This record gives sequence, C-alpha cells and structure tokens, in this order.
Amino acid sequence: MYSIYESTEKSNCSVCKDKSCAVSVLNEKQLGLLNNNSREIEIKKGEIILRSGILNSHIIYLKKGYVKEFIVGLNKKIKILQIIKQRSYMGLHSLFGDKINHYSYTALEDLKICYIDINVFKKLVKENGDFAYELLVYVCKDSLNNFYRLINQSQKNTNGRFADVILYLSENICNSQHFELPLTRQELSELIGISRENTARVISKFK
Amino acid sequence: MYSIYESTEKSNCSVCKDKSCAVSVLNEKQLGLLNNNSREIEIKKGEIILRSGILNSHIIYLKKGYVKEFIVGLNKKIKILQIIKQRSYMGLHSLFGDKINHYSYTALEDLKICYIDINVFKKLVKENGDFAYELLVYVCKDSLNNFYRLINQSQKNTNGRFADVILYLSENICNSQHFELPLTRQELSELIGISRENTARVISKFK
DNA sequence: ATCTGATTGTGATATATGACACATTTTTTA
DNA sequence: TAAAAAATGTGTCATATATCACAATCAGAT
Repeated sequence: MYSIYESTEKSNCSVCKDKSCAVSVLNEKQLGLLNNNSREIEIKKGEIILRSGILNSHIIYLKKGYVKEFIVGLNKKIKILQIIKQRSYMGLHSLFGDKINHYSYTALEDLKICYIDINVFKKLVKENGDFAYELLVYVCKDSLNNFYRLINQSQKNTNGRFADVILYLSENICNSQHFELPLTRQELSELIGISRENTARVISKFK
Repeated sequence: MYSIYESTEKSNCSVCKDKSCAVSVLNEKQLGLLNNNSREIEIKKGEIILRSGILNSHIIYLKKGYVKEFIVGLNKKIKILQIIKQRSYMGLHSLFGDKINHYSYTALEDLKICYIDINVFKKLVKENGDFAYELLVYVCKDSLNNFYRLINQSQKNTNGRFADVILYLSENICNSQHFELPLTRQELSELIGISRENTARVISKFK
C-alpha cells in the first residue's frame, strides 16, 4: 500500500544541496515540516508548470533547469517577463500579493522542481523571521531586476533592447560569455519586446 | 537641553491613526522601539524626499499626501513608475533588495512622512514573523500592480495607455470618478510613457 | 498691472517598427 | 528517405509616434 510513495524518489529537504537562501535558515524541525509538505517532480521540456489565473495552491521551487515566466497579453501576444534559473521560486509574488497566480511558467528544458504547500510556506514565514527576511530579500531583488529591464526596454530602440537582453542572458542567467539557451527566435522576440521579424534582422546585422 | 526635541512635534506610533497594515501587528514593546527610532516630518510640495543612487539609511512612510516615484533614464528622460498615496512605504524594495536606493521620490503636494531607521526596521522583520508577512504582502502587491501597468503599457498604443492611466488614477489612487491630482501634463506624459505633445493631443481628442 | 518665464497646444515632418507576403531553412513525422 | 510542418529570414509598405518649431496660454514676480 506504500507503493505509490515508494515509486517516487522522496527528496529530503534537510540534506538537499540545492536549498534556497531562505530555506537555509530554517531549523531542523522546520525543515522536517517543509519536507513533509513538499514533493520533488521532474518536468519535461515544453511542459507548462503553472498557469496564470488559477488559485494559488502550491509554491514551486526550481531545483534544476531554465524556465520562462510569461503572460499572455492583448491579441494573445506573449510577453516573457524573465528567464528563471535554478534555485529560484515561481509564483512567490502571486502567493503573497493575491489569491490567484499572475504569471505562467513553461519549462525551457527538462527540470527538477519542488511543489511546496502554500499554507506550510506561510506558516514558516510567520514563525521564522529570518526565513521571512530572506524571502523579502528574494522578492525585492526580483522586482528591482525585472523593473530595471522593463523600464530600460521602454526607453530604448530595437538595437539597444536586443543588446540588453543578450547581456542579461549572458551575465544574469547563464553567467558565461558563450551561452546557449533553448530559446527560439520567437521567444527571444517575446523577451525583447520586438517583433519576430525584427529580431531576425537585428541578429543578421550583428553578425 | 531638551529644547530641540520638544520643538519637534513628537509623534507616537502606538496611538497613530495612520499605521500601516504591517505596523498594526507589532506589540507594544515593538511599537515603542519603532517610536524611538522614527521621526515625523513635514515636506513641502515639489521637494525631493529621497533620491535614487544613495545608500539606504532610512525607510520612509507616507502618512499623508501624494508622491511620485520615478527614475531618470536615458537622455535624462524621466519615467514615473507610480503615484504613491498615503499609508504607503517608499524605498521598501530597495531596502531589502540592495544597498542603494533605486528610485527617486518627489512630493506632489504638502506631505507628512515618517523616517524610520532601516536597522530597526530589519530587526522588527526578523523578530516578528507577522510583521514580515505583512511586508511581504505589501511588496508583492506593489510589484504585481506596477508590473501589470508596465506590461500593459508595452502592449498598447497611445490612446489605450492614456485611458489606462486615467483609470489607474481614478480607481487605484484617488478612489473617485472625479479627481484632481497635482500632476502637470509633462508628468502625466512621464507616467503614461508617451511624449508631452501627444498627451496634449489625446486629451483634446477625448474632450 | 505688466512683464517674464514656464507650461501647454498644434501643425508639419521624419523615422522606427509592426505587419504582410513569401522564400528559405530546419525540424519533425511518417 | 520523403514529405509535411514549423521556424526563420528578407523585402516592401503603412503607420503610429517622437521630434521640431512655434503659437497660445498661464502663473509668478516685480
């Protein structure tokens, strides 16, 4: 009767090498609570992890891989807000800021993620100020970074925006000058905020 | 020898009618600590309250009045991120997300504000999880709202953006269908993200 | 009250960029 | 391997909007 659970590789938060900064400040008892209320899952490239508009039920921690955070705007036009890399949370802003989730998340490659029950997460915030502090740091950094990029986009032309995104991917996401991200030209244009055709033109110009 | 302190009207956080949601969950001892490390000040219309780029030393709580949050971008082009109304914090994102302050704040009218020492603020976060939780809610709501507006702006044309901003001011800031904000056309255009001339054109068209 | 400077409105113009159409290349499927 | 589908590149064109120039209006100071 335990076969279902045994078939899933049960992770252990206490010994996890990929803990977030916030989870690192939890004590053993709190880690145990987290462990009993989270589950590690593997996701295939292209799968939607979390959809905007649904009620918040779980917070998702990205243990390994790249994810795109996006919204579907007017005329079903997609705007990619950011590329999320390993050791990041998905849906934190929505968890604390609203009842429903605001952004959608899709796997850019095969992933390892952890689903965490939101009530346990909130309980930990309220009983451990250091944990809450680290989360505050996390969401504020996330906000500042994304705002910075969005505002830059609103003030630059095609070339500048393209260059900014390349720099962003190189320095903030891949941490390498030579990188390869599983992004189509279409997705790149949705991240830059220009048309697909113009993305192609800028690329051929830069080469 | 107490004349300096006596000359300033010393506020009392415990009995303050304009407490933030976060401060409302502090206990008497914590309110006392806050009280001893904050100071209420009056600001005249047009004054700069806080400048981007400087080291964070105080968090500022807006007790009364309207403030514009902005950054000076490329070619000294100003982008107004949002209009801040009473019972809001200034610089929270920067406090937790970085060492330096990211946005500038100017009084749109005569204000009452409270300067709060950042170390005391951080201490309260760490020792009171409920306080931290309320701050998380605050910064996340702020992020979601501002992102929503910025992304909308990036996907709409002049008319739509103008209409959005009018709605935003009416519903979110003034909470009234007939409102008058001390915003110049120039500032309105910096909030909408279009040129001053086009703002004038849209206004005459709508009338 | 009058002058001066700031703010605002309006017309003409240049241009960056989206949109369309279609060619080419790459990837997936059978 | 061939065929189909998806992704990408390129040329042309329409248009929304920034910019400039200047007129008109408003506000503050003397």
